[in-house]
Amino acid sequence: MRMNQGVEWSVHVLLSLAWLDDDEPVSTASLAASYELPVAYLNKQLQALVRAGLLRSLPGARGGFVLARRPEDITLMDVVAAIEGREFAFQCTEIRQHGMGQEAPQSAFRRKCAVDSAMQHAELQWRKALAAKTIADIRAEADSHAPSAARLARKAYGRA
Amino acid sequence: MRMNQGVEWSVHVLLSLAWLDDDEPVSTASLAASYELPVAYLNKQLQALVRAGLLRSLPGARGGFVLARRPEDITLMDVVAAIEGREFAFQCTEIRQHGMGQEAPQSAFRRKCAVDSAMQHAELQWRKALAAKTIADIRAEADSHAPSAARLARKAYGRA
DNA sequence: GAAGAATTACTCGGATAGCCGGTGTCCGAGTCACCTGGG
DNA sequence: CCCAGGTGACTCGGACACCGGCTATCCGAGTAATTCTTC
Repeated sequence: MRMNQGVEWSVHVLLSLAWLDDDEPVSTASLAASYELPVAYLNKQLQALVRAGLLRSLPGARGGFVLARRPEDITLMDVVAAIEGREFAFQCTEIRQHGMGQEAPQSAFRRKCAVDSAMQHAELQWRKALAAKTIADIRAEADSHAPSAARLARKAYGRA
Repeated sequence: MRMNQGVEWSVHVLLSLAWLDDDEPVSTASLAASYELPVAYLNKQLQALVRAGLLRSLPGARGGFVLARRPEDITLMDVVAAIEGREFAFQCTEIRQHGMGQEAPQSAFRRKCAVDSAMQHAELQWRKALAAKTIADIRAEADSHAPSAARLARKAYGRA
């Protein structure tokens, strides 16, 4: 159960765009170069972020991607949902109703499967923590430990 | 990022074995039949549970699997770790150090990557919830809502 | 010199292969239970 | 009737194919900037 590589890339890209305080777009090529990532595949991930409403894409020459919301309004949960989807990792297939379960009265299945409930509860704790962390939070943490990051980002994307 | 099907199967199997209060082994064929699962593949998952120390296998005729610990001492975290492994879903590849990161001073990377920290914190919340739930807990919940489950399990595995 | 249209170059976007891990299956080694024969 | 040996059948365990999704790539549609021509 490994998470998609695209999640890590996406968070770092959003972080980079947050460091630029302007609204000028940044091309996929620039973003890929700044992290040494495959250009075309990164583009695919960015498209997912656009579909999820986290980024806005500007076509044409001098086009690229811009943040669609403020960094304070983008949570890690949003990013994970954009790349991995909104479905739960644990998918209950109701095997309790198969085999010997067929002999049980239907009333036994009125309540949700206890296994599914426990798994879902745990996963909700995970999502809760993800939803509590925003891109702005991470930017603040990184700034306090490595103040040069913002300057490097602006330089890498051709900002004066 | 979908969790292995084997996790659901394993929890239900452990639950079934918990309902039998004796130490007589149950064969893979019986377990598979009671949930309508593919025999050979279920056996593969059970082997993982044996390696993780959750089950004990008894070879030979009239052999099978028995719980290696009390249901109170088997957590959902143990089951997930046995099937999925103990590695974190989010794997930081330190892309912050690639590309433009190479121009940053080494001191900027003394602290752990803020993205990784946030992801790991969230995942720990998830694991914490999994570790807090035992097979005995789930059995108790199921018993309170569907008292016939234990009887059905004993019947399916040839108990008087 | 200014305006407008055609051209150009650059961008995103979706459609197209490759590869790894989960899914599913099979057969062999090993062990216990049972049966048989003898004492 | 009791016991020992051999046989048999059943079990787990690991080795072998199959498939879906993530990974990676390419090329085309579309747009903005640029350039050239004309007034």
